[in-house]
Order: sequence, then C-alpha cells, then structure tokens
Amino acid sequence: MSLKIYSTLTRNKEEFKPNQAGKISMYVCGITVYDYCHIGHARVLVAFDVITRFLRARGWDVHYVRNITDIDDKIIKRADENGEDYTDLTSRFIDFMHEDERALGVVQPSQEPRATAHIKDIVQMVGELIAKGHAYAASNGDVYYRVSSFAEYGKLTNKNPEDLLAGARVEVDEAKEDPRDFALWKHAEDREVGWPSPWGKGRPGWHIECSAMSKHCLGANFDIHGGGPDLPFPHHENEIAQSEAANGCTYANYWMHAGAVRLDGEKMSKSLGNFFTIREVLKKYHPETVRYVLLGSHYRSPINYSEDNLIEARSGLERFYSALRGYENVEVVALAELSDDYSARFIAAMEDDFNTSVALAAMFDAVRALNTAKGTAEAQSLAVSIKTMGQVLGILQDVPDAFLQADSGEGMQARDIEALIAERVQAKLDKNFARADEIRAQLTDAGIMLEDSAEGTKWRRES
RNA sequence: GGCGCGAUAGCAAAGCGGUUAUGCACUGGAUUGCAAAUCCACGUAGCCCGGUUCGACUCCGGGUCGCGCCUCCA
Repeated sequence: MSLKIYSTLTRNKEEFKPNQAGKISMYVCGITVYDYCHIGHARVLVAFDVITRFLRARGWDVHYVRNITDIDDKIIKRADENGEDYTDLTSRFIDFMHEDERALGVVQPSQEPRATAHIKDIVQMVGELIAKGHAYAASNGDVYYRVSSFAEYGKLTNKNPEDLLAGARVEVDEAKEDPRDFALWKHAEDREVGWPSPWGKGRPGWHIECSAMSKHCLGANFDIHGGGPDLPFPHHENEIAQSEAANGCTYANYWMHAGAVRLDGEKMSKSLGNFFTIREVLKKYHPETVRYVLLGSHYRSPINYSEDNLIEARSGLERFYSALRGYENVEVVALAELSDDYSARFIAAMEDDFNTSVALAAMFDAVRALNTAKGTAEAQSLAVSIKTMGQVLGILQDVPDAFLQADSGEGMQARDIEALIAERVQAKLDKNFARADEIRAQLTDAGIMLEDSAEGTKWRRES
C-alpha cells in the first residue's frame, strides 16, 4: 500500500516519495490575523489537521509548519482604523485563532513562525535575490522581484508569462520594470511600521515571508506545501519564483490545495464579506459537527456552507454516537493495531489522497456491524476500531451522551428532563401508560427523544 | 480573453469500463405497552449530442450550464 497525493503542480495524483525515509516536512500557509477566522479557514485548518493526524498514525514523522502573517497592508489599515498599535491587533486575533483551533480540536503545528519574527531571514533572502539579478531596488524605495528573470514563472498555475503581461488586471506601477513584477520589500515612511534594511526602512511583501520562513524551518527543499484554494496564484507561484531563484533547487515537491467553502454558490471570503466565523457557528453546533461537514466531502472539492449541511452532519454523527453508547470506556488504540476489514478500507481510502468520504463510508459499515453484534466481544472490538478511526479524523472523541444531549441553547435542563423520566419510569411500573405517554409527548415537544432499553431510559436532544 | 475545476438518485457525496458506495430523508417489515434506537427490505442515479467498446455514469470529441484563479483573500 502506498500513499498517493494529488499535486497541483502536476494536476495528478502521484505516489508520494519523501525526501527522507519516514519523514515528511510540510509547510502550510496560515492566516493573516486581522479578523476572526471563518469557515473557509476552518476547512484548511481541518484538512491539514486530518492529513497530519493520519500520516502520523501511519508512522510518518511529520514536521508540520504553519505560519502566521502578522504584518501586512490590511493589518496596518485595520489597526489604524481602530486607533491601536498593530501588534495589539495581531496578538488579539492570534489568540482568537488559537481558541478557534482548540475548539475545533485542531492539533497544533510543530512550528508556527510569525513574519515579524523573521525579518532578518526575509532581508537576507531579498539581498540574495538582488545579488543574483532576480530582484531590484526601485526608485520609490520598494524592492521588486524581476519576473522575467525566472524562466519557469507560471509553472504551478499553468500561466503563460506573455498572457500575464497582457492581462489588464496587473497593476501598472511607474517604479516597476515590468508590470508583472511584485514587491519583496515595501518602503515605509519614518512614522510608519517598518524595519531597517539595506534599502531603507520598510516591511516585507507577502510572498517573501513564506519563502523565508519555510526555508528557516524546513530548508530550501521540502516535501509538501499546502494552502487554501485562492493561493496558487499569485502567492504560491511567487514563492516558487523567489525560493527556486534564491536557492537554486526545487522548492516544494508536492503542492496541496484545499477546496473552497461557498455560501450560496459564491466563495466565502473576507474580501466579499460573505462569511460565517468559526466561533459564530460553534455557538450553535458541536465542533465535531463542523468537522464532519468538512470531512463529508473530499478536501479538494468545493463545498457549500449551509445550515442544512450542519443539521445533516449532526444526524450522521448521531448514528455513530448512538452505536457507541454503552462503549464509553473503550480505549482508542494505535491505528496499526486494528486488523478488521473496516479499518483496512479506512486506511486504503486515506492513503488514496486522503479520501475522507470513503473512509467515513467504511466507518458506517463498521457501525452497522457493531449494532448487529451489540453486546458481544466482536462489538467491543468494533467500537475500539470506530473510535480509533474517529480519532484520526478528529471526531467521535466525546462521550456519547455528552454529544447526544448537548444543549445548543435554551433547551430544557438535563435535571428537569431526568426528573420527568423518573416519573415516567414509575408510571410505567404502575402500568399507567397514559401518564407515561403524556410525559413522552411533553418531552418530544421540548425536542427530547426518549429511548427505552434494557438498561433503562436514555434520552437525547433532537437535531 | 487566459488557465483550471465540476455537473451522480429527494438532498449530501465517493469509487469504478460489466458485480450494493455511504450518510440524511422517505416507504414497508421485524422489534417495542406505545415510541425511539436498531436490524431487514425498498431507489433501475449519472446535464445534452456523438464516438470507442461485446458492454460506459466511468474513456474520447463537441455542446450546455455552474464555479474558481488571473487584484488582497484559506
């Protein structure tokens, strides 16, 4: 069995070959911190979280780096609007981002470099690019990358440099030699935020940050570079141009991009303003429900965000958690210890470019088998298997009752529910079925579903 | 205009040249005091038009529609 990964560079699913046996170095473009993270960010966070969890579960030594862009035009603009120092703004939103990640159960990256902590690396790389003729200091104090000096420019996104030149949307700037050139270093006035450099006070351009930080953390050439759907051009294309020109070697071996999250058919984005923030959605839905929505489709497919999807996702998770009731004490084991057919299918699906949809299908089949075998040793071992696979996807780690009874808002209190259930149990013992049904009806109206079983009456909230 | 992606049953969503995806919803049955959960049964899905093939949802060509990137954006 071998790991296959779709690379944007070749537009093909490829067999993964690491630079170093057993090790994977991965860099993912993180977030520009001037606002709350939205569901589009959650998709990238969760996608690479699941990828990392799975690879580690398969024994790979994964070094996962995800940067934070903490200096940029929008950050400065927003801080100015708020009348605060930009570092106050960024540190606040970095905290919020970490809160959101924790809430979603996203495993922390191995390293989380921030642009402002790597100005030295950036300045050095800009210097190297100038020295090699790939960049130039312009009359306005900016330093630009000379796109014409990099013959392979456009190879990631299949752009023809000539078309770019003719493109109407490329900003024409007097100081540039060529409209395609992009800023590596942006001039700053004395009163503005900036750092000293051989070209005067300034701040880094967006693209050079990632080239410099990835090199610092992972070296000039590493295995996987990932990011969101809007990053291949120009960001990743520019990273390749910078890094390969400066380092003289291939930059990343595999390029992975998550699919977009849409809202009413349009891409969710900060610039369009059509986004739902992670914390907003988590007020109403369990974090695993959000993850499940994201996992239900392949990580590269576009998905539509809607309340209906969330509700359906919760229903799907209810099936898992209903099956897991009674197996609360089951301990998750190492993925490699599982030997059933379902986990074999799960692993095969995940090895095939992280096909979470097929992986979930295998888990659902395991649920059916568990329900059929309930109470037996086989069921016990299936529960272990399901929870273990769930852990790789970052779901099914809650206590079943906690998930099924989670109160999303102003629902009836658990204490009141249990009091009514106790009364109903007595009514049933007294064969007073009229009263028992009355209580059930009352609870049903309140969105509480009862389930009588040999072990007593269980309840859950309706989704 | 350039580059790229997609179109699957009521909804969501995968794989696959011929054999059940899966989940949600629906219907019937079993079970239940009644329910719920669960199990069993049930869907002749694959945008349109051609072609290749013994056989295509799956490959090829054309078309239609939708979407993304080409400007900051995950």
